[in-house]
Amino acid sequence: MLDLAVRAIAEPRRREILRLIQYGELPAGRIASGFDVTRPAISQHLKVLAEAGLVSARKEGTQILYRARPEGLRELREYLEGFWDEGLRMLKEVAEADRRRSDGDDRE
Amino acid sequence: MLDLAVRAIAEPRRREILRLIQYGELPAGRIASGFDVTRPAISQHLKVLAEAGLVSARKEGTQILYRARPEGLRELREYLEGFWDEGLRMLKEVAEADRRRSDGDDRE
DNA sequence: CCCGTGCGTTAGTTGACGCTTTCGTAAGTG
DNA sequence: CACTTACGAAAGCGTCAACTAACGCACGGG
Repeated sequence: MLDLAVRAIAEPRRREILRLIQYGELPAGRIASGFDVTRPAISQHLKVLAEAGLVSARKEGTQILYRARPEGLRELREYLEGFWDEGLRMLKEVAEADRRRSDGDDRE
Repeated sequence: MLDLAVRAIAEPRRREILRLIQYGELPAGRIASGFDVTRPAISQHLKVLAEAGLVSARKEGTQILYRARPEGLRELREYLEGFWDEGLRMLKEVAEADRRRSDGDDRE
């Protein structure tokens, strides 16, 4: 899920879409009018963002209004912030693999 | 540059590599020993990370020691934090495009 | 000086991603 | 009910990115 979110914001267009609907709902057509790509393309991006939990959709008559999900964005940010603290565990794993490789040669 | 950084961390392997060398230098071979891919693959990932300004390299005899660049990570985080504040500008642009469209009404 | 080690680099392939075109569906209107 | 609007879904295409395999380069020991 977090992986989907990270990959979702890796695309510049999706970041712009996200900024576009952060402060208010917007129908897909109006979102697409801000870009030089076709509407289905925007629709696909919205789908990716929705699967990543970064946007929510609400049906209003004939159109569907999209909005950014602050919770999803917050989760993503918290993940990225706490992201660096797991390096120690990885270091241990590599040290173990290395010891296993050099076996009795290099003892510390 | 920031775009390169965002795209760099979009890949799970690169995130792991980054965590791996956050607290200490590590040669490419030892980094590769922690994964199930070949060394050249890790080398490419390291190149991508270096171009994004997220890692620094130091030559030590026959091997090259890599280390995460806290500054690059900080820049990335600041970008992601200030990232949401530009939505208002985008909203204005869309409103303008929308007004331009409804101006002459139904042409095209 | 020769040879092994440790890395980087270059082709070349495969899979994934973004985009467009076309088609299908649900809601509003006369 | 016929027609328009607004949207999503599927198929096809082009392109980029990640990986492997093979080669080339610098360092250090015999």
